[in-house]
Amino acid sequence: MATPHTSEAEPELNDIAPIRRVHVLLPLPLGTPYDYAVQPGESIEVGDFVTVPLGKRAVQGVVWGEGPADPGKHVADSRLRPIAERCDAPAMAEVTRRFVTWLADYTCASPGAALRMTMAVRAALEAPRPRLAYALAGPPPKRMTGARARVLDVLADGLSLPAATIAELAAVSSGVVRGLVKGRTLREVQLPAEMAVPEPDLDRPGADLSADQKAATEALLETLAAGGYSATLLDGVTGAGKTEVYLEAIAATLAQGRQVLVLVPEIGLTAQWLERFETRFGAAPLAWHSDLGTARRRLTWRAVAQGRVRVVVGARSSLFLPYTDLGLIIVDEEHDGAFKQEDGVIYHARDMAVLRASLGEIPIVLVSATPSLESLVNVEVGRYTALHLPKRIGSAELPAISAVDMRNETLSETRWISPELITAMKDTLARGEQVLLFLNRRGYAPLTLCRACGHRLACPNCTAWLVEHRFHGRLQCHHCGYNLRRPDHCPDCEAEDSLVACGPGVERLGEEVDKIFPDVRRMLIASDTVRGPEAAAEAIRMIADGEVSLIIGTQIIAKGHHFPLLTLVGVVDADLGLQGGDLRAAERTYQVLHQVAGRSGRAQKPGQAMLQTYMPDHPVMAALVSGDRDSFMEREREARRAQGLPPFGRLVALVISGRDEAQVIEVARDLGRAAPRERHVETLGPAPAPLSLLRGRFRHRLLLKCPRTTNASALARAWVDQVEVPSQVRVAIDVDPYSFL
DNA sequence: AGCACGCCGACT
DNA sequence: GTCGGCGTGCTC
Repeated sequence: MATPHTSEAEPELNDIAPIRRVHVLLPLPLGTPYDYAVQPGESIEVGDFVTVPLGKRAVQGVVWGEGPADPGKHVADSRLRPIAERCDAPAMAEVTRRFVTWLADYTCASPGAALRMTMAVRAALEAPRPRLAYALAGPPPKRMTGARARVLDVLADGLSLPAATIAELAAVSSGVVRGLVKGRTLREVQLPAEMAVPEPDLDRPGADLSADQKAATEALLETLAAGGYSATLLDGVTGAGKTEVYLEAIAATLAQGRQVLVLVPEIGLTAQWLERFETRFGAAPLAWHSDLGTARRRLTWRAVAQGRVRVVVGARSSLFLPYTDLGLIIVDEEHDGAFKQEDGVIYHARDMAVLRASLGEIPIVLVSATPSLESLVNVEVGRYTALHLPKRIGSAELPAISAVDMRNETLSETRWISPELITAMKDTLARGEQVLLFLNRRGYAPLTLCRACGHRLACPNCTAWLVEHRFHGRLQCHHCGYNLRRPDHCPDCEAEDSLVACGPGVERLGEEVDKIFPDVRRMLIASDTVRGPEAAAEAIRMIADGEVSLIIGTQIIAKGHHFPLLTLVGVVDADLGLQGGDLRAAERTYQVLHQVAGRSGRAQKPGQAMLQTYMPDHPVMAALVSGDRDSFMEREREARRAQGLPPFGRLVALVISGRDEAQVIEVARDLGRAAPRERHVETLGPAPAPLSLLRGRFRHRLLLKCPRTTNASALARAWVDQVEVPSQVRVAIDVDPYSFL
């Protein structure tokens, strides 16, 4: 009975009655659940969150099943330790548990790593402490002072506030508050410990819908009414009012009393979306993303687990919240690459959302103006149903897109805006309308080199150049965060003042714009110039209200905003995304450029977009100019089909990384030799990854290509399991790789 | 993931 | 002679 870990605090197990054994999945990369004993009389059910002893510590996990986890490797009763306690949280729903298992299996992650994503906050499993507040109660104090009067004033409208807040608002010390409590002027009030969640008002009328919107809404509601799993692609041009259509689907689901999840690629710039939602339902949905504070995170998680939250809008991690009764998933901008999680458990949130919907037997709606090839093919083969919104609402027209052939331009070395675009900008500004210059490159210049010796300033930890951020006076690596003060002499040849900035970033474009349009109010928007959701919301508001005339921005400005005054979008380097031989380079470039062009002319005024390109004949540019998306995607589809690439075949990437390159290469070679030799299965590599050094780790890659019907995850797992991998080397399995870095 | 054990360099 | 670096291994 006495195991080395059994402390005296742990009650003795009953030796006479048979021990009830359950297995508990812990949020650790353990591979299998661990067995624990249930103390007699304790009520523990499968799905319960529990605290269990593990080594010297207490860990929270989920009861995963009755009996031993692995009958093959039976852990003796004498080694079992008892479950310490059941946590104060509702049990994890059966569908969520199946989802975790499935996710781990699909992504080749350990079940514990998958579980960890559903338990984002440790403190969430503890009952929240009741918070104390004070409200005005009885008689005024016997002796009135200025400080006391200010306190009474703060609480005059009957509010209950925490003591610290009262003291702050009344500008008094906490002693004054305490004195008033003692004198019975203030009374103690228990504030609810759990978060108050605003209830959506279902009686509000929906928006007035266009005929197209009505037709799409009716079709969608019919699908929802049929019940069960369904996948719908809501495919409509920017400005066609896709949101209003799916808001009605949300209303219908809420009317059934079920929860709704709206997945968005990035939460930072959803301010306008939240407003629309609030207008429709009179209450904001709950937002979930990685930079919520711990307290809010904890309360939100609990409110979802308790079933009190009706609608969550969130980034990819919101897929793993402990919903009690999820009834609908919306994936907005479903084509967006930001849905792919690239580290830890590697998954694509859109694909996992489809899986979650099918496990839960609920509908999912994928929404985009430029659907991914995967989704289009899924429509074609009948796995998804498509709903189309081909026209913009009201009088708004799609912007006229034209290409500016940069091969004919002779711009000086520090100029990137063509005369043609400048003329269009002048005309637009003269009409009192707004211009957006799009360049998907942060900072001042992507490369700094020495005029004297040709040395290029590179990151010591990554295969990447250092990007100059002139505003901060620093050179920065965008991969690992390494940065240094901009040196005044070449670090290689010591030459003074020889460093030159090469190429443009948004900062440098700002400089150029200031020379051409010195009197125009302009704004720079990049992920490093707007810090946090509030700043982003404020920037968006300033643009929407016309407080600036010219916006220079990276990708973050391209997404889902409505700027009524914006009528010209200039894409400074439309070719930027096409370099690098990525499988989806053309598709993604098309999507980004289409999306950014779509910011233009969304109100009454007609919009235009100009693409500066050295490849005006490239299929991407041709498709954008002609507006013929379908032929372009058709072409992409045929190319992928011919090569057996996704979505017609499947890929799994193995990324071998470590600090010792020789060791990495050896493991990569071993894996190459152990590659599966089945028919129809092809492996490529090993080869250095495109970013062959990242955060100080060398990276080599292997790629597995197999038919769509093959269980690629199982194949990859079996492959990696054959090879002995030293602990300093990591083999990451990326099922359905997205970017090829 | 933590936390301990274990084996080699700079300190009181 | 010890304190402490983080490499390796285990936790029901």
